[in-house]
Amino acid sequence: MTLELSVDRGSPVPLYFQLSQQLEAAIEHGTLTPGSLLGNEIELAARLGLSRPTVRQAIQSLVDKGLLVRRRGVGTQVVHSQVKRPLELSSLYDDLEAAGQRPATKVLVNTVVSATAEIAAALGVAEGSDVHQVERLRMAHGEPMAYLCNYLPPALLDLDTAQLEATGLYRMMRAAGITLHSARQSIGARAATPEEAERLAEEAGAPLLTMQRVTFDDTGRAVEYGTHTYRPTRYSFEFQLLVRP
Amino acid sequence: MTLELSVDRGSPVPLYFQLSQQLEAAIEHGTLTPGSLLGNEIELAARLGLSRPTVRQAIQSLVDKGLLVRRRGVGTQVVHSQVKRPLELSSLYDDLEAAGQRPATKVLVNTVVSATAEIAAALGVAEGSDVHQVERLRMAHGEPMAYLCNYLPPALLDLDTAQLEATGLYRMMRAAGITLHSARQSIGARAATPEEAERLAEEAGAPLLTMQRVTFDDTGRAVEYGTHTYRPTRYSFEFQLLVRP
DNA sequence: GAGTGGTCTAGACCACTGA
DNA sequence: CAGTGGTCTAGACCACTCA
Repeated sequence: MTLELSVDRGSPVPLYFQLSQQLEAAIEHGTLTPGSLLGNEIELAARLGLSRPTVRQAIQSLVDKGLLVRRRGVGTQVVHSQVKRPLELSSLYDDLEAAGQRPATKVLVNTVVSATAEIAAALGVAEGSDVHQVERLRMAHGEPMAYLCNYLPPALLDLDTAQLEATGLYRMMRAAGITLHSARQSIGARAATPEEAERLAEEAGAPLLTMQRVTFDDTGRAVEYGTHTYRPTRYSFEFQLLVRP
Repeated sequence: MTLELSVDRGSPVPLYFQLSQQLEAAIEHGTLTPGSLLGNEIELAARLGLSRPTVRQAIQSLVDKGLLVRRRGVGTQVVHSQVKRPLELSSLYDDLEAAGQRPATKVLVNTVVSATAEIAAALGVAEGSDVHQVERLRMAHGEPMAYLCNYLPPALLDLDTAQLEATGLYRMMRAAGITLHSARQSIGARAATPEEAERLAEEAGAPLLTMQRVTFDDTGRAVEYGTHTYRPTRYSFEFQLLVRP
C-alpha cells in the first residue's frame, strides 16, 4: 500500500514539519513498519509537490530523533523499533506523572539564604549573596520517593509554595518564559546519613541514589542548582540515548 | 578583530564541515567569545564564497551541539561557556582514559553460555540459545572501580581476551564494523551482596551504583546487554545534556 | 524600517551501494 | 550499471526583533 501524505500550504506550520509529523505518526501507528524503505527523496518530493531540500529537512529531523536511518546508495529505512524517548532534561514530576503515579509534593523549606561557596560556584553568583532555597519531598503512592533541594538565583521566579506543590519546578520556569538550554548532571550513590534516612523512611546506611544538576538557560545563565537523593528501591534513571553520528 | 575563515574547495571534506570545524575551534580557543555575535549568514556566505544554505548547514550543526544559539531578528550568538561534552554513549574505558587514569582490565570470564530469559529478552534471541558472556573487572590506580558483565549475540565479534584487556568493548565493536545507533540505559543503586563486595573490595551492604544497558546497531539489532556495578566512591556518571528544542 | 534568521524552490554534480 | 543519498548553488519571500 502507499502511504497517504499531504501538506497544507495554507497552514502556518512549515511544510517540512507537517511532513515529518505525518511520517512520525505513520511510524508510531505501524503504517510504516520497521525496516521498510521510505522511497527515494526525489519521488517523494514530486508526489507531494515539494522541493527535494524540503523533503530532506523533514527526513533529517526524524534521523536526528533516531527513527530513521539513511544509507547512501540504499535508501531511508525505518529503524527496527526500540526508540521511544530520547534522553531529555528530565523532570521527576513529569516522569512520575507519565508513569501514572500522581506525584505529590511537600514543600519543607521555601526561603532565601546566603550562598555558600558551593552554591555560589554552581550558580555563578557571589558568595554570600542571596539565593532562593527550596526543599521538597516527592511522594508517590503515599511513600516518600525523593528528597529535592534546589537553589535559584534571586528574582528569577516567583516561587509560590502552593504552585510548587501542584506542579514541577521546570514547568514553573518554562511558564515564566525561561528557555532551558542545557544541564550538567552527576549521578552517584552513597549511604544515607541518619537525617536523610529519616526523611525518606529508610534505615541509616541504606544505599541512596544521588543526582546533582546545574541547569542553564539559552543565555548561559545558571537558573537552578539542585542536589537530590532518591530511594533506589522506588526510583531509577531510565533513558534512551543516541550515538552522535 | 575579524575571524580568519577559509575553505578549501579541493578538499574532499564537505565545505559546511570545514566551516563548522573552524568555528568550533574558534569557540574552543576563545577567539569567538561567549555572547559574541557571529555576523549574519548572508555576509558570512559572501565572505567565504559559499551559498547561504551551506553556511546555514555549518551553523546548524553547531546549534545542534549546543555551542551556538540562534534568535530570529537578533543573530547567532556563542553560548556562554558551560558546554563541553554533550552526552554520548559513554564507554567507561574511554572515560577513564580521557581522565588520564590509564584503566586496566582483568577479564574474569570469557565464554559461551545458554541465554536465560532475562538475557534472551534483552538481546532478542531465543531463550536457551548460545550467547557470549564476558565478565571484567575494571581497575584504576590499582584499585577495583567497576565490575562489568556483558552478553553478546553469538558470532558478532571475535572476543579475544588479550584485546579485551587492552581496550574497551565499544572500540572493538566499532573496529569490527558495527555502527552503534542507540542504547537503553537504567541507572540505579543497591546494597552490595557479599560476592559483589568481595570483587570490588567493599564491605557487604555498602552502596553500589548500578547500570544496565542494551545497545542497538543501526539495523535495530541488539549487539550488547550489560549489567555493571560501580564503586560510588570511585565513580559517578557525569554528563551534559541539551534540551530538545 | 532595517536587519536578522526561517523557510522554500528548482535545479546540479558527486560518491556510494548493490545487482 | 542504475538508483540512492550527500553536497551545493543562487536566488526568493516571510516572520520576527529592536531601535
